Amino acid sequence: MTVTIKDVAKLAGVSPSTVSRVMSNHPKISIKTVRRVKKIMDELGYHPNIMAKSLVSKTTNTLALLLPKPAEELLINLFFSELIRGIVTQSNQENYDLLMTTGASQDGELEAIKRLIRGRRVDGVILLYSRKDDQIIHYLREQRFPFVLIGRSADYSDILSVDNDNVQAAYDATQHLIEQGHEKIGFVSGPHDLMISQDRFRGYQMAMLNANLPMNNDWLVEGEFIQESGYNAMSQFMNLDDRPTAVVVIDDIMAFGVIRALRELGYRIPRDLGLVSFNNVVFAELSTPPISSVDIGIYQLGYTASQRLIQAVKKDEQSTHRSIISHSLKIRESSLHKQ
Amino acid sequence: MTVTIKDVAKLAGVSPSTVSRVMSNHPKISIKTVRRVKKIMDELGYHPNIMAKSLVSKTTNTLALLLPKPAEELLINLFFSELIRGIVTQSNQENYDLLMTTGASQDGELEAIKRLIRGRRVDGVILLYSRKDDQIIHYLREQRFPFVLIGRSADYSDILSVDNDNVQAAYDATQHLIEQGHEKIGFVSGPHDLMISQDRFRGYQMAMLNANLPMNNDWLVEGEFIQESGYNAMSQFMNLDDRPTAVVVIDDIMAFGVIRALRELGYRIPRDLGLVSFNNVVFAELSTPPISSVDIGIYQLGYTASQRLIQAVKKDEQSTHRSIISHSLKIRESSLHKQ
DNA sequence: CTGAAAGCGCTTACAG
DNA sequence: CTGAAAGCGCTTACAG
Repeated sequence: MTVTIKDVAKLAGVSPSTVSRVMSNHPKISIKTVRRVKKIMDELGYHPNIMAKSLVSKTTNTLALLLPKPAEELLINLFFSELIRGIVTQSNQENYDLLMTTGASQDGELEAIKRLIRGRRVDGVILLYSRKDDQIIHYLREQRFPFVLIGRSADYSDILSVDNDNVQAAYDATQHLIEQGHEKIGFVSGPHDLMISQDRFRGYQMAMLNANLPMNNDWLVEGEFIQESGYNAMSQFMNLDDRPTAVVVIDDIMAFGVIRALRELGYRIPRDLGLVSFNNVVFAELSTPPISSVDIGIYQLGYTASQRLIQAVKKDEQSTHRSIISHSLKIRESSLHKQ
Repeated sequence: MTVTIKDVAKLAGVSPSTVSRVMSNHPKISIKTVRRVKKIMDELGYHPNIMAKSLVSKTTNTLALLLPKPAEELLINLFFSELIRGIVTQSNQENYDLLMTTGASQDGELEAIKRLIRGRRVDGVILLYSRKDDQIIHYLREQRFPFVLIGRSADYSDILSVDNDNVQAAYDATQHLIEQGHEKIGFVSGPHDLMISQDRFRGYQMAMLNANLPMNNDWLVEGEFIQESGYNAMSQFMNLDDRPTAVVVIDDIMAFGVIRALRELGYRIPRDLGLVSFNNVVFAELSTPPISSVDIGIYQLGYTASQRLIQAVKKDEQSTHRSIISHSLKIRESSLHKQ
């Protein structure tokens, strides 16, 4: 039923080899046969079997996007939508498809990746972020398999990656609150083993130290990148005797939780608590009050990651290039001086 | 370098056929050889080459998700994030991977699908919505290739699909505004050739007719599912001499645009304009004012679509089942009586 | 400029 | 319960 290379060859009166060469634009095929073969291919509606082609060429024109375990939660976060948007756009431009997988569990992720790689199902892997002592990265390096990390690895500095300067970004955000006259500033963090949490915390620390401001363990909460975590952080903060007057929140979606909690508790932003967060997701601007947020160029992160990875795949090398996407603090009402 | 079925066979002292049978849990292989072979597979870290397997089995364990042309814009909309979330979750549970593609242009979409299908790259296709006279659907039906439509087809009623009762949903939304005392109600629609636009418009119409309320062409705007469209719709509405006192907006993200425009023009919701929209995306509740929105069970739509499609793929049949996911209007401040 | 042959890594009747 | 053989649909040296 399906039309194969043989059918085309037969009708065109050439060998399958020739048809194959026509497809790959082999230079020394006479223009006449090229035309004849192409015509037949059109007439028959021929499309090469991608699996067969992959089997012999050992190339798939497919990139894997690993959605870390809680893919469920993950995709609630607009951050990932925008990231994926950048990735899909660029990879499709280059005629690469994007395969999304998750692992059921933590080591399920590694299993999933192994299956794809050893099964020769994809040419490269995109990692959305890294933990310390990340098994996936260990494996990928060991296999010398092309991959790109969006973020920073704790263990290796010589891997292909696209990241922001998160330390500086957090420094800027904190500094801004300090300039608004705040002295007691809290920090709502993400999962502690993620590099992004650590980097942003470090930036916060540096700004505080630099300004000789006290830090207090009570002003520090750690959560997941979901609204609830921001919400919960506030019940902790606002019950303190000595509570912060402003807070740096590591992710917009958590900031939304913070705002919701505060509203329910009867506090107002920025009057009772100044707020600045990260990612500058579309809704940051639409929120009431509008949220000050560090724009980290999410789309650009995804776009660049895909681009670099495809370059590496094509050259069949493990690049070690590290791209930094610039950030900029968008100042809005949530962080403006309480007056 | 890569370990193949032959390597395993050799070390285990059996034939490749036997190894293959072990993998597929063939019933009549002695438990002893099963154990021996599995042990060797572990030791060697053997993973079957998925391409080779696909080539002979003509099955890929992969589903294609077609992102319609403006994939760029699409993924800004939380609707799609949640949909994809449902799809990824369910398909991964069933050990299916998800392949995302876009077409560069309109017929680029069809080309992309043809390439995947004739290239035998995927087992089934998920369509995110349909236009009238949809080329992709025509093609898929003609090829008798398994696919599921999230939405409704104008041309065929006998295709596997998962949808809401959008007519009823829009009826409910409009009726709610009527009960709040509104008589002049506008409608902000999506692209006219999408079934979802037509269905929701029809529900709106029915409710208006039913209540003997006048409809006015000026109260009708059509846009894309992006914020700007909602924004622009308002410059049109609010400049009318005879303008609506309430509006049904077809998509939350457009509703955010409406709100932003109104705020800039100095109007207040719901005092100056009552508002109800659709999808009940997380931010609808967080908006100021909170938006009344019809919850259409987005996650469930995606989850069910994937489930039905995989069932159809496994039975190798083109199912004609049509699932309806129920909706419910979440009433919030944006639509409450102006008093 | 083109063809015949071997091979990519699997699976599956067929035979025993 | 297991093996030998043919084949899935391509590509690519090798030869001419």
